[in-house]
Amino acid sequence: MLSIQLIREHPDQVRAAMALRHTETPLEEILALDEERRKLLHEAEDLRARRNEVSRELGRTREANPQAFEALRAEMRQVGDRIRELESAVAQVEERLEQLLLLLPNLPDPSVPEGAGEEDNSILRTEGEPRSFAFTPLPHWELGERLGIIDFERGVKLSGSRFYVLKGLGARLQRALIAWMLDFHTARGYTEVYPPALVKGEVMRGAGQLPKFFDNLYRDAEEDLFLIPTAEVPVTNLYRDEILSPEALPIYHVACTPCFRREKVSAGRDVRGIKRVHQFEKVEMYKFVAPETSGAELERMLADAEELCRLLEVPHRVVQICTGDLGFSAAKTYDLELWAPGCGEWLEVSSVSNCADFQARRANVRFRPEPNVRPQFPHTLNGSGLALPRTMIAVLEHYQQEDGSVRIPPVLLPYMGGVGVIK
RNA sequence: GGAGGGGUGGCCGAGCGGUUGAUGGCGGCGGUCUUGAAAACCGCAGUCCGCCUCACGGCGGGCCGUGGGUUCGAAUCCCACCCCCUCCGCCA
Repeated sequence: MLSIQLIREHPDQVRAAMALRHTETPLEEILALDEERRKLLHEAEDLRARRNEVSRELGRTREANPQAFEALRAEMRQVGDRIRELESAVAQVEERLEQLLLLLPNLPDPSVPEGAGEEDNSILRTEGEPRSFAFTPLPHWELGERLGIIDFERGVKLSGSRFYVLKGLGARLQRALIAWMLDFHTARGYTEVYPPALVKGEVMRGAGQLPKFFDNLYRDAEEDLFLIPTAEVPVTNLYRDEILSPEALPIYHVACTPCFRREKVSAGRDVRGIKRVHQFEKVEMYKFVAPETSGAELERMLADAEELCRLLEVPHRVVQICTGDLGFSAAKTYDLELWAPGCGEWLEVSSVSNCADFQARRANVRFRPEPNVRPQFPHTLNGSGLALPRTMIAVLEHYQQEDGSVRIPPVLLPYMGGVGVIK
């Protein structure tokens, strides 16, 4: 959420930022509602001040002067009615204002290149040579099926399309990847957390999923809980409504959770394999940091994610997301892609973003920079480190051998219980 | 699921419907004292919104689990909901 003060004081700046995102925003209505709200509030508060004053007086003169008491009481009854009217008017205006504010995306960071959409993203660097094959590399859905480690049919039998079952060394490989990545991040200072995968609506709102992306979320209507689409959602809200002490920041967390996505908008796309599924595991990094450090923290988080790609020894590249392709909550984002030779594409395995104070404001997470000063919003950052199915795809396809077997990346060997090859 | 108890400021804990943002204690911060520390003493300290000020700050309003209601006035009375604790039952 953007600060209403910012919108009020620098509407042109906000308008320009939204234009960079190619987003239509009802700024005029927001400004008008803000004006209206303050006008109504002013009147209501004046009346309340008057009522407070008189009520105190009444307590004292009730018995001393009955006539005066009755007259004032009658007047105050009317004042009370008027206050109630104003209060309900304020509530209405605020509700509408909040609705609009919650739909405004974050402001792009000034360092983000301009662009209309995905086609204007730029590749910052590519590391590692795509492996050359003496045979035609197979896509992971064929490898997985032949090796008996991914069972698509039974996944569909259980839950429908875009569901799958990992079996034997397939399940083991995923578990090895998760354990290795969690160990890696915790060794680099991230504290592991295991949050709920079902959260309240207000938690979704705090992370920016609601109200805009309602359609992409699974929901338990009876309990009014939502299944998380990423660990970013609960972790953003861990310190919801709290004021963190001066020495608390920076906070680094890492969490592995299941992620649930309805993929309504991508219906029909990537239906083969496990590239785009309704349920998957993801290891997620998350930071709460002092505002002035978030730029550098973003680069470090990207480095953390990138190091995983290097250690896996699979070619990767870093994509700079342009203003028109930024996610709703993000001010600046890098994507990380692994090369999958079987399906012949770069797969987004990580998205690393600085959300500035956008999520902190929505979730009302604050910190006190030093004792006895006004609390302020920290900046939050999130980044996958990494998403499991796509990392599995890249590993399986990159490490495949002519006989259809798959080597285990060296870095994972300690996690595979002595298995070096899946065959 | 049933029965009972409870939710007040960072923590503990008071609060006849009317100067109570809220007694007291602990913790925190600043000071006095001390070579230093402790102890003792003095003082300061919540948060949100709005307005005024370049700013330091000032003024007004809201906030005693949440939301309604009664009243001139509610932390205090009424209703609903949420959460926590204890016991019983049930399932692991």
